[in-house]
Amino acid sequence: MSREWLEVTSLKEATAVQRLIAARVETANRIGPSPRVAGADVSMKWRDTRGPVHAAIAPVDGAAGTLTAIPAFPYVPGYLGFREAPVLAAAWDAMADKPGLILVDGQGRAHPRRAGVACQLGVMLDVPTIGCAKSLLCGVVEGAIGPAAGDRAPVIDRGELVAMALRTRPRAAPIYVSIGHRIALDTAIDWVMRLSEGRRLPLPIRLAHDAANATRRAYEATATHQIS
DNA sequence: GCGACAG
DNA sequence: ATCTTGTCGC
Repeated sequence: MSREWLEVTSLKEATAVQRLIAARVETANRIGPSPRVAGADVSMKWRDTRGPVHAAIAPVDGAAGTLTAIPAFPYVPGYLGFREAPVLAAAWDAMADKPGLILVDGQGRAHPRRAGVACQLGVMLDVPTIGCAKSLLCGVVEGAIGPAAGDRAPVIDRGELVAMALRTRPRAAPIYVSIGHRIALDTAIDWVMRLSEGRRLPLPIRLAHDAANATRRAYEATATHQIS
């Protein structure tokens, strides 16, 4: 896998890498029979765009892989993957039983260059991924979404279907599901609905969020890092 | 040029 | 991206 992306530090390089990623994303199903499903998310200090990132990959059926690191990249809209994906990949490396499908907190193809963090992590790890975002980075929702769980509306960016706005919980705000890697959009939506269980966010995302937060709290409880 | 901008 | 109590609506 191409992990020389860990070295990327300039926006110009990052943009070029995103074009490579977009070209390598597979939009057809290539998932195992009964994949172990996991969520991926990170936690960090409020409004800290350059500090430590606490990453977690949390399987539904086992212990989460977690890791803390200070990425070379700050948070820049459109380049989230260069801050989060390297740390998530390191957490992945530490896991014994690798998941076969990852729901990522962020966009997949619903990205200006079709290379959101879910695409980047999926291509980097060579694993099927789904992008699950709570708000849009680009594109517009085409039409209205019904109030019931499962109701949806396409998200169009520059004439292209890049995501589905999906009502996972009745009357709650929709989430935006997009292809990460090696999965079709309709299949991704099926997985997200099945894993949401009447909540707004699918279970694996919630588990990863909790695990990442726990990792950050353990890190901050150590007085050695309280400088600045 | 201006505004918008996942986490 | 975080933190917190109560409060409101299904």
